[in-house]
Amino acid sequence: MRSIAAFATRPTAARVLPLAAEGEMKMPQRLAEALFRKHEGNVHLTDEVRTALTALPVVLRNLKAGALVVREGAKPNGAIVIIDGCLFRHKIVADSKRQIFSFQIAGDMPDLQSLFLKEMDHSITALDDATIGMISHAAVLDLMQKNPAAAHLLWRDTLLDAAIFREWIANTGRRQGLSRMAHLICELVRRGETIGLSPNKTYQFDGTQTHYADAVGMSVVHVNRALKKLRSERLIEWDRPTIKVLDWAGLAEVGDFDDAYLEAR
Amino acid sequence: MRSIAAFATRPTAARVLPLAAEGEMKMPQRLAEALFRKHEGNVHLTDEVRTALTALPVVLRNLKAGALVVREGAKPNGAIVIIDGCLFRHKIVADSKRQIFSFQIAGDMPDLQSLFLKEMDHSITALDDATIGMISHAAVLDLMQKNPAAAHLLWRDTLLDAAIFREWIANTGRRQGLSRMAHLICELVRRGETIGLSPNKTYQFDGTQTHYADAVGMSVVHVNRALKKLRSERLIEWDRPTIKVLDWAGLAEVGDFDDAYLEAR
DNA sequence: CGCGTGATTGACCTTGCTCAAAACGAGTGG
DNA sequence: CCACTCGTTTTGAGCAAGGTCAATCACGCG
Repeated sequence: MRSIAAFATRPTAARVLPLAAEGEMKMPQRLAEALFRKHEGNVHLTDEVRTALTALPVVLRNLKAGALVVREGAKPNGAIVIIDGCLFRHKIVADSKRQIFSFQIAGDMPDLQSLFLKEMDHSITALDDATIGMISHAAVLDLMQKNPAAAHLLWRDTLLDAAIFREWIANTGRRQGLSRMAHLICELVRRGETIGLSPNKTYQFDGTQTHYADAVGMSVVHVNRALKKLRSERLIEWDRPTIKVLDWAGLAEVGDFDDAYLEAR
Repeated sequence: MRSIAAFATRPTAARVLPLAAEGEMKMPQRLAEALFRKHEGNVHLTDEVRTALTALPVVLRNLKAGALVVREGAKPNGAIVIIDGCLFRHKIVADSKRQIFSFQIAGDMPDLQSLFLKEMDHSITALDDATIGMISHAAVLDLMQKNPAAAHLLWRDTLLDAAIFREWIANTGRRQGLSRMAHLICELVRRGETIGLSPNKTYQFDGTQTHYADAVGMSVVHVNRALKKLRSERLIEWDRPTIKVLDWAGLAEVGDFDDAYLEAR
């Protein structure tokens, strides 16, 4: 499905896992780790819960950058778990403009809401070459029935998503361009750190400036100038696909960033 | 707690329920109805689920307009159910600007996320004189354990919230001022209709233009001009606290409104 | 070397913000 | 009934953030 050529095109974000064979298997240990890390600072995760989640049957699928995974209006009968790489949720608004709602990384389940909402209100696309696991709704429902604590963890995951959505409303609604960009970068770094990526306030983001623009509700041109400013003030370094935060406190200040909403310990 | 004077101040939105005595009781039938209506088009609600939810013990509380109900940073040990009136979620961003994240009406549970997220990332305030029920987390957890279908309904409720948050991101991120206002009005009408309020595309909204402004991320002045335009084009009529949509199709067109995300039937 | 994607810049223009002043009820004290 | 206050809506004028358009640059590839 994915050719070697796809890798050669441009240096892409470093993969955490080696490219796995597609097909059915149990939840990869490493993936479950990402999900656990996101929550374990706040929820006590028993071995039983960990085991139950890790035992979920998933069908692996490798995605090429730009692949549309779920389309707005679709009625999925399963949910996605991201194993490696980055996907984003988005939809076309008004005058054919695109709005991105979130960037999702390893351990995230970007369409878990499809478990109870029949129709997708947005699409999901791979930002870079990625690997996902597909879990049938039936398997999730079965797990939830047998293990309420696991259900609570999944529910909590969707609640964290919602908290992030709220923060994004505030970001686009009440912050200036420079601030919006700084805030977004802080969030991506912080979320990466939580699951064990983003060492040294550095993260790999394979999107273009257009992706940033559609996420913060600005034009590409303005994003470009904002990034230029953040670089010139020595707050970040940008060498696609690597973004390194040079001055965390300074960037958080500019971005009005307080990570409380992420409940990351 | 609430004086007659509070009512005399200004014509407030018509109350659905007579002012109830404060104190402990079961979930009022009428309230549960609002919650059920929001979901019954999409979920099969058995009598058992209805009964279980209706049996939840709530402590009634009457609120005066402007009352702060839950503060950002708080760690609630119970959840709110709105019985009558309107509350809104908000927080202060950046340069002391306020962002409103949602308006919540009868049947909504605006801080249900506190069940699994320890700390509130935003505050909740009463928009008008309102009545709420407080349900302890313990009671909710107990219900969920005994009745998984009821748990799913509550989960679904938080997922609908998230869908609305996403739409608001798109609204502030990618729509122009006039369009944002139109979209917000459409949403409020549509949600009101779903639970049996908003007859004839008319709804009671007791907020000021500043509330609208903080919801759509614009200045009050600009909101004022946008409303003026919507009125002059005969799309709406505005006579606080009543808003009447004169031309639904036209308003939806201007607001780029598609109610799919509300899953309202 | 020509091509294609994405980053960068300059010039100009629009939307929407800020500041400030009126205009409007509705309630209050006289 | 009248003057006065308070909160809110409405308007005008000037300004700034950010959008649009159009080149140009950079770089990796065939």
